[in-house]
Amino acid sequence: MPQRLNAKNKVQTRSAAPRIRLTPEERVPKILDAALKEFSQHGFTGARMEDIAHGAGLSKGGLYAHFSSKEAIFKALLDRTLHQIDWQAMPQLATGASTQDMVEWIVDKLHEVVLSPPSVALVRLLISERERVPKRVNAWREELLRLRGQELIKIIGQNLRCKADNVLVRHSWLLLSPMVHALLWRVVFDDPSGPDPDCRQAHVELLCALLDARE
Amino acid sequence: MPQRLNAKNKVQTRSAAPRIRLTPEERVPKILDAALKEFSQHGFTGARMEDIAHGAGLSKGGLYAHFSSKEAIFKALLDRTLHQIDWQAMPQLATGASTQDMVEWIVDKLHEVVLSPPSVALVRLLISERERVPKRVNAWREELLRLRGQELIKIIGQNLRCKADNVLVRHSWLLLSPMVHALLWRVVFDDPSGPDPDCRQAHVELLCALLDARE
Amino acid sequence: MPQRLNAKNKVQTRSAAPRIRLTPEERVPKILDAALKEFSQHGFTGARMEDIAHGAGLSKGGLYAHFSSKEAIFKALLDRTLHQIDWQAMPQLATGASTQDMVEWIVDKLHEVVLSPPSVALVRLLISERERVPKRVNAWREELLRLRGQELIKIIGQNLRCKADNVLVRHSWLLLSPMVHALLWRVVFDDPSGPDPDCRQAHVELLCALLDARE
Amino acid sequence: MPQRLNAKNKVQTRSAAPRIRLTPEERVPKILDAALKEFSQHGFTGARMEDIAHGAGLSKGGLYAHFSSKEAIFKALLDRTLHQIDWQAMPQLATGASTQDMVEWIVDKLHEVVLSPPSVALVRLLISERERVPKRVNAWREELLRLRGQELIKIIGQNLRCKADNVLVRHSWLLLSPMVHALLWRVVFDDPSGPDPDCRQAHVELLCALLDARE
DNA sequence: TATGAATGAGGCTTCATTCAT
DNA sequence: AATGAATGAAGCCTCATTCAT
Repeated sequence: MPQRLNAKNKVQTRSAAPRIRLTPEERVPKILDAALKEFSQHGFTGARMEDIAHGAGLSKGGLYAHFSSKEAIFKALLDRTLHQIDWQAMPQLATGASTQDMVEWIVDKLHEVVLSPPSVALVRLLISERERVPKRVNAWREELLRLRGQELIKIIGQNLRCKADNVLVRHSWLLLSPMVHALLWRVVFDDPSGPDPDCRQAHVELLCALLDARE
Repeated sequence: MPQRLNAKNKVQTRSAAPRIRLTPEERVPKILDAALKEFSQHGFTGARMEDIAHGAGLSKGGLYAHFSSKEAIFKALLDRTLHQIDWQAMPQLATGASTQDMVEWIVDKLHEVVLSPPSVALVRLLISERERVPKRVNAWREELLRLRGQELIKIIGQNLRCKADNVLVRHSWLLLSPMVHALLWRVVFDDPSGPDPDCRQAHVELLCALLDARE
Repeated sequence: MPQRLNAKNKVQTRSAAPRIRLTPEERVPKILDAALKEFSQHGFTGARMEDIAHGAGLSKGGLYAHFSSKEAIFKALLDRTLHQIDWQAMPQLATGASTQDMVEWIVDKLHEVVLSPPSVALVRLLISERERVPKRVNAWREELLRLRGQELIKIIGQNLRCKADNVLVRHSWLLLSPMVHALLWRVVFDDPSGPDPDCRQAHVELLCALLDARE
Repeated sequence: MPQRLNAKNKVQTRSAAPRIRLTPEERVPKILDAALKEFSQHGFTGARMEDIAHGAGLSKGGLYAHFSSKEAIFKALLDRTLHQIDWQAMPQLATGASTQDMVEWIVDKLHEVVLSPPSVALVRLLISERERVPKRVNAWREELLRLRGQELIKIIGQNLRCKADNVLVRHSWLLLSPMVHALLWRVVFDDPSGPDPDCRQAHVELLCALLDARE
């Protein structure tokens, strides 16, 4: 009569080679790395816990010792990747830096951070899962808004002699457009060269042309 | 944390009268419309045939009278949406159109097509499913490449008096950057106003500034 | 590169003999019957959807066309089984029914309903899952309270000549005790004979002894 | 609908200092206490080793230093709890104890043991897991049978002047019915007051009424 | 004796697809 | 052309158990 009483309490047959045991501090970054790869490639729904686990060097169930759900991994991943540019290292602008020098410094900084592979992967996630994580999407929007106006234009406007009615002042977001263009290119085409082998240089030239222009 | 965003955790009770019977010519567009909405919102894997069907006014099984699979709907959708800009209507450029006029005409055309809601939805799909449909992704890349240089720069270069070493000539992709910027903004933030309430105007101003600039 | 794109959209290999197709009106009772068997035998957690499905003649997934979850089946089951005794058919009490006759009628009614196999199964469920379905537990408590006092004692008190200070009047729940005793016996021991091959008779005798007693 | 009632959907962060180290003699009772609580609340399958461990003040793995499996804990628990009433302390029956006094002594003893919280918890277990531990169920049945006839009726029949055809003699199990009624009440409703704030008193009155009754 | 990361089987649920009606 | 019950393959997650520390 008592059928299947031990159905779910069966004795396990130890088989596979036991994997290495790590502390959470060591394992969590591995998990997030693997998660970035899978989520970025397949999106949230398409990524499989099994693959993330395998990529992180443990078993499916093992993930749950560190994260309570797929969603939790996803959010932790976004939180880890969503960063801000640190403008603190702004160089000696007061001294007679040329327009060219300053623009180069700024563009380098932007490209370095925003066009990095993790950033590109992040943007893919924000796009394909924007309804799942509206808060992070908003955080990124704030980041972009902040990038455009706060630092850059202030610096440019205060330190250079460009006219107040410069198109970059009226529409500060244009400052970022070449970088955003390159970003989308990488996001879609997975092509590290971007729309131009040297987009950084093009970006610099564009800004210089606009800033030097006597309108 | 919802397993699915708009979870429909119900079992529908015997309800509606059989839905209207349409010819394929009438039904297919409805299906593709619904599919665009669902795929764009949830990605390929995340979209559900049930939802597409419901959006198209029929039942799950009914879809299969028109398409053999989810994949088939997806491909048909991309085929329908992936279009090219028709430059044929290029106005009287030979006559003495001003830089301003010509740039406005070009920018209008670009924004109208590339920033239209279906185009934005399409880009989302290309991003989240770029590995599933590499051919379509490449087709879109070609489109972008074609947009940037072919027509526009030729026109500009040949018809206007801007110098050959203009930054726009050296890096023709910059022509499109403000539009691409606006595109990404809409793709991510679903925000029709874009990074600027009047990005079209900013784009025009940027191009004029560059074309008029005496370097 | 695109590994496993169709992982979850694989083409099915039709194999097993297709099962019969029924309307919900036909299938739902089968499901609840199977569910009663499984839940009663294994409890909520221990019962398996697979077994319920098999018992109802369809596949695991097929259940979800009729119920949204295991929980939903469980609740529907309780709702179907949680009944009340219909006292409407109360016989001719006004006429000179003997104590014996009336008590027999009442005890028959109680035993018939409360000691029926489905009722026994229900009580098992209420016990093992009382924290999962507190509302149904309360509903059953109300039922028991109603049984004890409302009808029975009123009838007895008004129609018979027993003294007002009879122990059954002071503690009306004792009326039900032999039946409850038999119920627990069946619930625990699955023994249809109960604590006594003829518990009904014993119950009748007890009540008669108490009602006829001249204290 | 919670998948589990008291879901603990968290991943505990590196926290507490290692717990206290106890000898088995100290730890085992704690484990069984915790196990009683969990098993009684969730049934065998539903109870979690993690919760038992936590309730006993150690970690999941620690349990296995004391018990080889969940099943072993369950069995040990039943063995500890399944007890018998000790009638040895039967008072001076030879002397002229009144019916009332004797019945009160007996009912007290019954209620004290059978309606104690651990006993109630045990009965829950026997009900929800009766197929898992048929031997213990039988042991309890024997206990109930023994309770009903052996001691009590013998005492009553031999020491009191009640007629041989008393309903309690013919159906000795009725002796226990009010107590069983109260037991089921507590088992199902977790309500320490039982079907009556003073079921003990009602039980006494019932027995007295029956024993004193001149039929 | 105790910890907690890790395993792996198994259960619930989802959903693309089929097919009798 | 359309319905919706049914299938069956996966995927997420749980949890008894193990074991290095």
